[in-house]
Amino acid sequence: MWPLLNKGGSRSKADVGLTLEPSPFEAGKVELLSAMDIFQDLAEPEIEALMSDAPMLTARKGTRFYGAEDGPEVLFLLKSGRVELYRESPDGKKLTLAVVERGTFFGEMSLVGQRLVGTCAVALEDSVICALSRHDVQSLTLEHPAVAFRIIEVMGRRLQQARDAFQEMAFNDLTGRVAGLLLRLADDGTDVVEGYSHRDLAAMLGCLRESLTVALDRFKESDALAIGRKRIEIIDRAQLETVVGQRTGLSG
Amino acid sequence: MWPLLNKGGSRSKADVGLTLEPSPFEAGKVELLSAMDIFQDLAEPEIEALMSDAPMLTARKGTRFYGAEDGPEVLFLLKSGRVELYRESPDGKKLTLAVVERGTFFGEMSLVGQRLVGTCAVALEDSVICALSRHDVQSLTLEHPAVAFRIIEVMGRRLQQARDAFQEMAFNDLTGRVAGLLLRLADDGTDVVEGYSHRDLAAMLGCLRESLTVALDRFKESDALAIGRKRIEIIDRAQLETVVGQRTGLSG
DNA sequence: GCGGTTCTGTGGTCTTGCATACAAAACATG
DNA sequence: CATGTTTTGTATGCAAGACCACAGAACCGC
Repeated sequence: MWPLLNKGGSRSKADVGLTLEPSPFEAGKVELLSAMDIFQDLAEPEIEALMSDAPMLTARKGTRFYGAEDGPEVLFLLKSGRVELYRESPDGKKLTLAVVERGTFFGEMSLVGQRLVGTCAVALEDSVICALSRHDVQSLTLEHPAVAFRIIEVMGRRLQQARDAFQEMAFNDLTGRVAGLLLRLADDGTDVVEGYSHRDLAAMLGCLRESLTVALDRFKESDALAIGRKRIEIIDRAQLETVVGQRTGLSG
Repeated sequence: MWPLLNKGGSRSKADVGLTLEPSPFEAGKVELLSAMDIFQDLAEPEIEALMSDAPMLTARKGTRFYGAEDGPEVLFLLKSGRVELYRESPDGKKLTLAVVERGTFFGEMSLVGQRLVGTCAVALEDSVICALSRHDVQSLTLEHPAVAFRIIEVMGRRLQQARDAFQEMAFNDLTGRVAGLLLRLADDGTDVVEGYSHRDLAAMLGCLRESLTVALDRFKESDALAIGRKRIEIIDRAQLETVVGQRTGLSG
């Protein structure tokens, strides 16, 4: 019932598919699963029954476990760790689509029969992942509509975000987009954005790393930001908000 | 059971909400509904029972029936007509997010509890629309998981598209984006893109109308396009494809 | 036919950010 | 500590496209 992709598969290229190893963490399985956003309406025993034979896989930090050449149609459940979704242009530029945190799913685009236009997934930290085939998802949602509704909710939010990104790109200059990004990355209370290099941030904005650096510098000059290595502190939040709101029309 | 929004509602601003009139077309209701993508697994009688008291509304061509200031949380079913979803920047620039055709739904973002960041909807043609509250959608999906799964599929496709747009914006210059847009608009066999003014196309790409005009002219010079009033004919498809593929990495 | 409006074409200036080329820090690792 | 790698800072030329200002053309309604 779980025709999964942990073993070779039938594709010609060997590296297509997932670079994942069976997880050594079979132990805490149910606990991890019940922390998932889409399962919040289900009781633990239900989840257990459902996913009993769904294999758990791990992706080591830094490994790209889903590649551009069209891979299998799967929905990933990220149980622990952090994963980055990105695309790459032929000339090597990278664009980060999203960073997904533990407790949710990703790869929803592979569920539609469509070609999946080269999205890659890389583990930013050691991650424990479960992969469901399109068929698995179908039966899961048909048997548990509550789960389906949660998926719809989450996807609505993601669609929203994707369109926000598009809008920001269209309406704002780099300065505004930098401000917007920093506010988004720091919307969880803290005023510190840590762990991202300028290169990382540039990949999220779709600009050159150098351009980002100067944009940050301008904010530093005007005392809106304090800048350290892989560390940006927001000093004058209001200033950033002004710059974004100017043209974007996006509230947060 | 269908606490809808056809009558005033309780909001302060009078114009918030829908500028819709009751439809004179109650007649063909079920036929229209059974042509919807998300209902394709349901039999007509089922649909009838389900939606019996869901009101049908019409939006006249050109009316903006959903505004930027946060409106009600609703999912719209577009039964006939055509609707454009767009956003507006404070300084009046317009960005088209999507043009939705009859037989599908839109407004999915309003279903997540989130603020809905100023997306507007305008009828491009006289349209017949049905609006479901968040609660309606919830019961609909819970009772009919097949519908839920269809919704998930469609949203997956849309998310894909939204990210494609973002990627194109990031990787491509205007020339490439124009080529991409035209190919997308003409992917249904025909080689003619009709009914869009330069202004319309520019709004989809997030660029100035003038810039679009010159981009089109360049293609005309190289005999890739023939240009008429609100009419663009694709002469040399291959040339457009080359230009897109160059940097984007998007197949179609 | 006649104003009014929308659509398209063009020219010029100016800013932004890309492309490219380095170089100094900070860090990692043997 | 010595060496290699990653991160960050800077500088310069250059092209794309925004922004502004018109003008002719096609269409719309009366």
